[in-house]
Parts: sequence; structure tokens; C-alpha cells
Amino acid sequence: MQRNTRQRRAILRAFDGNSTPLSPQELLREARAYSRRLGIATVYRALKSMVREGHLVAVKIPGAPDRYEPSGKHHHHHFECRGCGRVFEVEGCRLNLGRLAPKGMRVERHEVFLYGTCTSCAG
Amino acid sequence: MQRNTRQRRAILRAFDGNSTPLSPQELLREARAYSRRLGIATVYRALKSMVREGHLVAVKIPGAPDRYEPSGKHHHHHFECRGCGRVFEVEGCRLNLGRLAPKGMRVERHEVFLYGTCTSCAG
DNA sequence: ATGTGTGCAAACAGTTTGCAAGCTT
DNA sequence: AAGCTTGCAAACTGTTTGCACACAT
Repeated sequence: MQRNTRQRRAILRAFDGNSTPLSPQELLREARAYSRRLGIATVYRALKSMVREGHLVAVKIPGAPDRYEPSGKHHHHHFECRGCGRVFEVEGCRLNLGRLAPKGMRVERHEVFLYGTCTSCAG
Repeated sequence: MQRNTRQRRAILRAFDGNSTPLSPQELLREARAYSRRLGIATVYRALKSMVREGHLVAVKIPGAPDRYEPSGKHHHHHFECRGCGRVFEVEGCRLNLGRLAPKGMRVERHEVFLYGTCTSCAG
């Protein structure tokens, strides 16, 4: 079981008020507000154990480093605006992905990533 | 326009007989069969210009380095077996992804990545 | 007291860039 | 001949690990 340390608390607090998934570097920057001497290695180690224990989930973004978000949200995907670069959550995946796979292959997990233009960049 | 060099030919040849998308490192290994002193920097530079000129496409795999495959294939996605690690192509994307996005957001492109178990690892 | 967690620096992996020499056009 | 291309090494970014010390339990 994970210990309750100042740095771990700082990292979890960094997610408050952030609705988009955060990268390790972003977390380091944010969490240093609560734990000044926090190091990047600690962030990686904490993220790894928090994912292992189910407190966070890794958001795997194609062609970019993983980001992290609190778990407990229900199943969703992400949408990246190519205008402003922001990543939004997309609720409700009602896709029948199993039928895409060649016969005999069992689909156990999937990642869907959408790219486009968000409302405020649409102009 | 790209010049026709031994190294570039070697890299393109490396795709023959490979049905799965290849990583830069894999390409280096394979292409050295045709061009012994080939360096990794040349592979990256060649890949970049081949993508720019439309001969290859980058396959963006969540949480892993990009892979490359010849262009001209029609729209498809990928399936990674967590047993053997091989990446298979999945034909025919008939998903209505547009409806997933929040109203006002325009979906222009998508990536779908499936994970599971392939036929020979299913045992 | 025990042993996990931390910070720092060094080690690594993947990718990019500078430069002199080589090859394509 | 002109200039793109190459190989090598060095630089960089993101991530991991070794180690002595600090801290949670």
C-alpha cells in the first residue's frame, strides 16, 4: 500500500481544477506549488504506483507522451483540437469495436482518439 | 524531390515482405541487409521526407513510438496482441465517430487502436 | 525499528541536429 | 560543379535507476 506523503498529496492535488489529462511535466510544475523540492523522478514513480493501485489512469495519446487523469470517471475517449491543442473528454462510447477485428482475435481493450476543431476554434 | 540513393532504396525494400508497420529501429535493422553502413539518422530523415511526399504513412500507436507503412492502403486501423506483441491491420472502419464528439466540435480525423489476443496466442 | 519514499545525478532510449565528406543530378 | 544526402557524434527530450538520506508506518 502506498504511503501518504506530502509529494503524493501534492501530485493528487494538482489534478483538482484540471479537467484535461496532465503530462508528467505538467504535473511536476503544478505539484511544486504544494511541494517545492519535488523531483521529476518522484512524479514518475508516484504515477506508476497510483496507476497500479487504480487511483489514476494513463491516457495514451498517439504520437505523444502519456498523460494521466483520476480514475473513476466512466469509460470515455478524448478529442484534441488541432487549433488550440486542448484535449477534451468525449463521453459515451457506444461503438461495436469487436466486429472490426479479424475472426479469431479477441478484442479486450481499445483506444479511440479524435482530432478536429473545437467550438471556439471553429470560427 | 527526393534523390534515389542506395539507402533510400534499402529502406523501401525493408517494407517488402513485412505486412506490419515498422518502427525506425526495425527498419534500420532490416535495411542494413541492403546498405551495410546505414545510420539511424538517415532512417529518420528518409522517413520524414517519405511521409512528406506521400510514400509512407506514420502509424501513431498510443504509448509507443510511431511506426511506418507504405501508403496507398485504404483506411484501416490496428490491433496489437498483448501476447506476442505483433500489430495486425484491421480493415473496414464503419464507425460513426462523428456522433461521439460534443456538439459544435468537428471531427476531422481519428485513430482507433485495438488490444487483445490474436488467434495463435488465444490457446 | 523497519523499510518505503525522496531528491539528485547518472544512465537510458528515442529522436534531432551540426558538420565534413560522398554521391546524385 | 552544385547541392542534396550520408555517417558519425553530440545534443536533446522523456523516462528510469542507483544511492544515501528522510520520513511514514
